[in-house]
Amino acid sequence: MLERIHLEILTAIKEHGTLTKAADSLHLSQSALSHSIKKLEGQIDTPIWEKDGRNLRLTAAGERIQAFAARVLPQFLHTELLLGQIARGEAGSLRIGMECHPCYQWLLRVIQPYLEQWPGIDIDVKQEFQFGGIGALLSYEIDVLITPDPLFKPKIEYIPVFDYEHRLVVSNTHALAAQDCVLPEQLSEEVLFSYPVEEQRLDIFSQFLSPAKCSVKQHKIIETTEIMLQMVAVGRGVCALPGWLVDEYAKSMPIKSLRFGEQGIRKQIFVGIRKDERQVDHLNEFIEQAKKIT
Amino acid sequence: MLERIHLEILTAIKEHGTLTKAADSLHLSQSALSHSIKKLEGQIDTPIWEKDGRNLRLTAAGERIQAFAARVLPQFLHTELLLGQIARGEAGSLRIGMECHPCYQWLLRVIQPYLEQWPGIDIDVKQEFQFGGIGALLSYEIDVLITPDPLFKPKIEYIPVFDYEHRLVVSNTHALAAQDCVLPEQLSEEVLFSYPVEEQRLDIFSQFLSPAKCSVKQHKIIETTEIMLQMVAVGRGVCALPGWLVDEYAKSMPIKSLRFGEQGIRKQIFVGIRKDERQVDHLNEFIEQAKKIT
DNA sequence: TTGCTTAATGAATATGGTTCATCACTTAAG
DNA sequence: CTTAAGTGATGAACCATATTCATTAAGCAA
Repeated sequence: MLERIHLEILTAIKEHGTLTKAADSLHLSQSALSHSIKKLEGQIDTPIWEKDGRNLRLTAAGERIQAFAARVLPQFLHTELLLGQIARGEAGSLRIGMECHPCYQWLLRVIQPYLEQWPGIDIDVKQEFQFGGIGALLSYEIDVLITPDPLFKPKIEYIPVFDYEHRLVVSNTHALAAQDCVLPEQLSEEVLFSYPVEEQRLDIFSQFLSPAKCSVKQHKIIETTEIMLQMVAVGRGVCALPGWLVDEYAKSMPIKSLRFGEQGIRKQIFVGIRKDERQVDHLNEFIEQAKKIT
Repeated sequence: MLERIHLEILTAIKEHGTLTKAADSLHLSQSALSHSIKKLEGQIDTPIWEKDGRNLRLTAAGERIQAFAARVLPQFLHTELLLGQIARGEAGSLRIGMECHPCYQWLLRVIQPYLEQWPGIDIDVKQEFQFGGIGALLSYEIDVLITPDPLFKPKIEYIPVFDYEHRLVVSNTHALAAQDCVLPEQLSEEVLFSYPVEEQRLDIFSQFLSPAKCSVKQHKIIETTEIMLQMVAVGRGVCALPGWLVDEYAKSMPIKSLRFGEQGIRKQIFVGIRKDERQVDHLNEFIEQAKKIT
């Protein structure tokens, strides 16, 4: 079988000219190399080189192996380099799972400095999970989970990274815009826009409308934040989003946000990781970075 | 040092699932594989897999090696095959990949004289690729790729070998048969037959119907040219094929071809080869032969 | 020639790959 | 809960073989 050592020998010969020097460069004896190739020649049933006076002259087979070695050996070196980086925690991949639609904007702000700090690490963001975010985390589909629902599991640890208030968004010209907070019954004639998520997972339903046995006139699904806010801005309906996100958009759009009820809905975002990876450097650094961004 | 055996082990695990089965497939003991990897882990100073219940779960390093193996091992096999051919005094083999269904007829005309000229060379034609034709070329699954889409890659070189016009085929008795060319809207009530390829890769859609925001009444899939043309001949629908191919069949079938729109759809067929094999004699000769046949 | 160089070869050696037997653990079935 | 079957890890013993050593044969330059 063609082994790495054969490739090494052929390249060393190309580089140093003679078998003896090649042997020195590989910290082996000339005899070792000779035997090594002899054995391979027996296996492939064709000579690899011939003695031409004092020098070696490669046969067609030898040329082929040499060309192959030139192409493949650098890849071995590259892979080994990469493995070294992984060993030192400098490389790897971070697969982020998101269970929080509006957090995407926030995540982008976390990722940006992180990528600069860890140039060797590839980031991948996934948003759809067959068995839920926690399932994805436990089945090693993702490495960190960003979620507002820290569902307890023995093998998972959650770290709170930031909290915010969930607020109702209305157009500046909307009847409610004058108020400071909104009551459940005041939404009964409104059109509500939301991301495509089951109603029971939307806080506006589970924590505000449903407890008061209220609902909205209509519930429409929109995938992207921008479109959703544009619809709200022109008075086509209302939506519920994190306060900080609304503040951001309110700079350039005629929109305003209201507290939900007297208390407001306070939310916390958690980063979930597998407990046995609590020590991994580039994971910890991600969490630290996440805590910094507000 | 990363050795071939490690690559073999990782691929065997990917293929067979467990270490024990992987060991069987390599004709080694489970223990041998375990020790082998243990040693490598010591060298690269990072674990390659972890026991997760009854199964193995690869670490980042393990994934890396597995990916590397998938890329490199086929090249080892290819080189060994080549060495075997050299040993037997054969020039080699030519594995042709086809990404152009109707070109098959043309290819047969290229191959025929080529086989006479190079009696030692075996030809194999493949038409299905897991990672696309270019992937097959880069992974040494094939040696030349015949394609209408010369997708640029630094390690691949494309040589145009012939061009032709893509034409609409209809029965002689079809209403359109009197015309010289066809307009997009004239197809809206037609049944279209095509090879099993995604619509966006069919020129009749991407270059003719879609730009005009038109479509056909129905799109049916047929695998073979002969059946497709027979269906067209009896007036069951239309299809799109190279002009020269239609001319061939038109001798014995009641069919006729029309230009697409005023301009027609002009196509070019390329032969792609790996750049580092630009010098290989029997590859060059194939390209020369391909250029000759029209 | 002679001396220096090259690679090949056979035997001895030493490395290290492989197996065997066993353990620890998980999972599924009884 | 207990049992049985299946998983990979581990350490010692073994054995294959890669490597070295010593030598030979041959090319090349004085």
